[in-house]
Amino acid sequence: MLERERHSLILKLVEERSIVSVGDLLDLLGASEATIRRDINTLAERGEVKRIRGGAEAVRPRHQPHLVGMPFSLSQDISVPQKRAIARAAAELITPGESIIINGGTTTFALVEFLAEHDLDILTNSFPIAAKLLATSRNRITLPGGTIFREQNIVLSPFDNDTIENFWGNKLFTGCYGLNRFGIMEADPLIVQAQTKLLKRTEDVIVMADSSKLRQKSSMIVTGLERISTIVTDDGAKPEELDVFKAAGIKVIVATVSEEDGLQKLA
Amino acid sequence: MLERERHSLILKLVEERSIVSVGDLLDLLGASEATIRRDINTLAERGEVKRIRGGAEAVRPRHQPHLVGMPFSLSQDISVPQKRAIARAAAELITPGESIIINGGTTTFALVEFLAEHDLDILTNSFPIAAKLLATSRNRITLPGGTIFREQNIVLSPFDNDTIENFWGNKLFTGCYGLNRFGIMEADPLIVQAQTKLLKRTEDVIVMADSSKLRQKSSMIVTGLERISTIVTDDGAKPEELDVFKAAGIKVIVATVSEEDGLQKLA
DNA sequence: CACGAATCGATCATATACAATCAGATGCAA
DNA sequence: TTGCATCTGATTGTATATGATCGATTCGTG
Repeated sequence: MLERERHSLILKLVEERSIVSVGDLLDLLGASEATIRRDINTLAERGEVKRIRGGAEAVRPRHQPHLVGMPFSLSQDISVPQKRAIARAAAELITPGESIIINGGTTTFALVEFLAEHDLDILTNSFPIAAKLLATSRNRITLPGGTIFREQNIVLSPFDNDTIENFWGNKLFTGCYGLNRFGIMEADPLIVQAQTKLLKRTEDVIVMADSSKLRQKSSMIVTGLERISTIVTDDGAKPEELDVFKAAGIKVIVATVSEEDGLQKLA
Repeated sequence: MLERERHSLILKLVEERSIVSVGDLLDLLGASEATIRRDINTLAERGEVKRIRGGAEAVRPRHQPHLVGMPFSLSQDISVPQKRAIARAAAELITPGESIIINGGTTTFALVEFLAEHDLDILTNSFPIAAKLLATSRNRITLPGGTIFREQNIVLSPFDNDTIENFWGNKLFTGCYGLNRFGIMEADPLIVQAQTKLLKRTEDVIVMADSSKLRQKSSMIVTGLERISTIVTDDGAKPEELDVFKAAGIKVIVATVSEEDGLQKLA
């Protein structure tokens, strides 16, 4: 691997995770410790990363405008391994050539990584998901029309006259704020509105919810359990927590979080 | 294998992978190391690739860290100073709080830079323009629904039922393939279609066309001169070339290309 | 404060990439 | 064909990058 490649990969990782350890890079780059240190130091001299003991850190100030493409600045970093495991399992539900809908959110964002090789028709209301799909895959991407809401990073039309009405997806992949016996719960009315629109445009609803979501309650019910066909969660879920869903006839998939999920995938 | 073949193959590979090592090329070209180095150096002298230790790299920055999908791969780099000067002048036509439409294209993309401080309602069919606006400004951004066409980087709905119908812009900013006494000309049917839709949603049409466009002809007329209210071009345009537009009652603005326009703006 | 563990920078031998050079191969024109 | 120009591949010496080692420093913990 060329020096330049290592440098860009390090920058990419630092950008995604805002911090990387020398140890992580050791595995990911396949270079020696000395070389990695040298790389980090070089990048630090150039001001592209900040050198910290044991690794490198993003240099970007906290208040930088929202990053397009990877912009869930806050929640992006929580439960990453769980989310990746769930995303991997969820991606296996997809059959080639199919038409799917992806609702915006950090969990569904993780799905994109596993869609690189697919040949799908994808509708998503998430700007970052569309951006990443555009950059990393050859899938056909459709956006509903509307205003981009910055906080949620979704495109939502205030009008009835919505392109979304012309789309039909075999499956809808969605995250949630909370998931329990009442169904899918959300905390933001805008997200409820967006999700409700998507629910009308598909048959199978696949909810991607890491185990923490099963203990999370909120004030708004998007839809009841009867509308859900599959739930993908991680092995942090207690079996008894899942019974209520199984009893409702929902297929429950428990993804095993592997070592590797903690590390970002290489180019 | 001929020198020319090697060169184009190298360029293709660099384009695809954004970086190639001499070793890779060794296998792929079946030429000797010395020849490959010479090839790379030749291409580097011509500015078509960047020479790096161990291989070659794409001239265009390897990955725009925050902006996904900004890939006007070819035309992005031509007439940059002219485009910036035009964009600066065009931005001055905008009044605060206004509602505008920006058609996709490299010239209009340059406009975004000058919109950072504005507070506008912006509709654009260009994914990269939306992405950059999202990242660098606080304007309200609306997208028409539809499929993202990768080559043109625009969102276009194949349906009548289009969110775009709910938008009205005071001004439409558009580039063009060619501009002459027949009006706005384009070379790509998809772009004609997109542009036609936008033309219906505004009153003032502002065409941003660097002077080379005034000598460019093509096969498809998007609209005649009567629909154009303002043309912004650069000082490379000959005065007599502009007479036909002035005679049609169009306001013609000639932007002066300054030193500074040649330099990319720093982050 | 003291201890071990992790991380660091420096050093050095090795590996790799480089430009320069030259001889042979190839293409083209007379 | 000969002669000329150009391209190509091998070789060489040099510059640079890499990885292993080692002592010094820092960190976390008791």
